[in-house]
Amino acid sequence: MMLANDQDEEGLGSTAYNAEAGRVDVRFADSISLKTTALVIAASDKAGMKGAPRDRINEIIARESKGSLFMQRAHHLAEKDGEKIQSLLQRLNEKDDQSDNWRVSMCEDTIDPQLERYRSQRKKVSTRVVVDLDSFFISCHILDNPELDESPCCVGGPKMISTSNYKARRYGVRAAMPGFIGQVLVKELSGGSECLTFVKSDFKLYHSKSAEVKAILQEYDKTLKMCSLDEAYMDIESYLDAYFSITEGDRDHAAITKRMSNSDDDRPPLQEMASILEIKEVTKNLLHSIRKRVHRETGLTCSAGTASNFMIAKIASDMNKPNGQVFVGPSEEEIRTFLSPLSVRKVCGVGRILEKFLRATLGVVTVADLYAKRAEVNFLFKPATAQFLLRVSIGYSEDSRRESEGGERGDDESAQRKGMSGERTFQPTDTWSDLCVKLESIATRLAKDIQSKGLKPRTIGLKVKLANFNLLTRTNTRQVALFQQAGDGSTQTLVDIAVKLLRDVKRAFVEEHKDKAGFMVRLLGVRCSNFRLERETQPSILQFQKNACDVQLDQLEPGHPLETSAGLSST
DNA sequence: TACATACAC
DNA sequence: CATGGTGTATGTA
Repeated sequence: MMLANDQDEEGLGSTAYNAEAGRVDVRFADSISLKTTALVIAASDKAGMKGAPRDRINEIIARESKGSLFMQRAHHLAEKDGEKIQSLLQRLNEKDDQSDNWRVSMCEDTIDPQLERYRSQRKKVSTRVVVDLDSFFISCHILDNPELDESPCCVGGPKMISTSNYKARRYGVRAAMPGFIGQVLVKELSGGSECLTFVKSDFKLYHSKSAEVKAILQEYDKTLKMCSLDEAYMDIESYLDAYFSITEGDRDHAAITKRMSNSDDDRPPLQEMASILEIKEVTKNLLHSIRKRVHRETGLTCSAGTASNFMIAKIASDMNKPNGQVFVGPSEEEIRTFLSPLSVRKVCGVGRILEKFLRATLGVVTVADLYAKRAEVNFLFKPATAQFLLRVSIGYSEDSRRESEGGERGDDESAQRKGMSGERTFQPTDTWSDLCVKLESIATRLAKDIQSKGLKPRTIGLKVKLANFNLLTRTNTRQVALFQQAGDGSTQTLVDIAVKLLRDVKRAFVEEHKDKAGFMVRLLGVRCSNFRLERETQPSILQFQKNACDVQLDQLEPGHPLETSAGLSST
């Protein structure tokens, strides 16, 4: 009840989160009919959809999606989920038959001690902040073109929407929705008086606006991490340290930042310099002024969440969106009060499927439910998932801080990347030569990126999406990495491997479907991964030549030239 | 290592 | 006209 929530004066604050009201986010929990096995539940939940006519929106979406290959596959997958759920339920029943007090002993013996350990490791102050720019992409365009915002608009096209403004959201138009459905929603729900405007995406623009915001936020935390173009994860502890170590009259931003950079000298911990209440008040005001500054200097509004860890801060940042902020105190009670009524879906990492499984097998909808069923959760789910869910149930995340182990020298911008890929969707085709041409273009473009980053991948992967949206992948890892030196023919090798993998996939497919289910492809992708580490020792010349030779004998059929056209003519 | 899934934005 | 692209993590074999 002491949550410090507020919304800026200029905020669009019609329905801010209200802790007192204990509003719960379980809206569509029961609204999903088993028939619709709704996958595309679009109308609900998300910020900006508050006053939306949910039923009509879902109706229109269902109607417009009906019978599409996409939805057919969605239904098929939903059936498989149903089977999985049945088998989980059965496992649970068997467990109950064997023993009737396993829950109690599991809680006492393993779960609760573990949770207690987590609780004892909690940070004692709320200094973790997630800042999230409001409808970032479309807002960037609106800056240059304010009249856009007078009617529903979005970034994207008839095939896919990536962000919409709040006028559009009121009609149920949201990210990841096909644009043509968005258009129908707007036209129908506005009685034909409005029309959805599509704006082409402009990533140069987004990158530059994102950098502006980052530069501002960095003044409050030099080590902040931009998790995406529109999301910053930061820790304002040092800033607050400096703030409280300065005598009251002299506290201004310049003095604080100077103080911050000057000294790592040991100050007493934050908790000893000020009371929890005082810290909360200062933090609230600080976030307020940071957001105001972002708005003044970039024209963009953002929302912020502050808590003792990022898991909670992230949820909080979404609570009063747009243009609002939420502070969650560090005490057990404040955390429990905040999280208990929330849908588990609010937690970053709990997606559509996990939510469905939790509800269908255990009746778990809220975080409080999750805690109540922690024994069942621990029994039913795989180790990593179970551990994760248990942590979620008490709102704990480690947030190790200092995870940017990148390079010991300088903040290497290329922090430990695991893979790099390129993919493209197109009009489905089964023409082999067309597929090869597309694949070559994807692979050569990827090769450029790989080279410019100086990466040396050992594993090459191919991704194929069929016309019915089924996904197939193939990988090939080799002894020696590609792109070890300029001009070593790696680009061509990459293309060759990709084509070979495609041939393999097609062969396997026609094998499996002896009937003539055409190999109709709607997307091709290439992925490079398993990068050779920078300091790894170089293989000897001898070994290199041996392996290089293997590559060619292995990958290419005899008599074919070392070119893509090798792939064009076969199969 | 190979492949399939889930998830975030 | 008809559902994206990039990257990470996990489980299973």
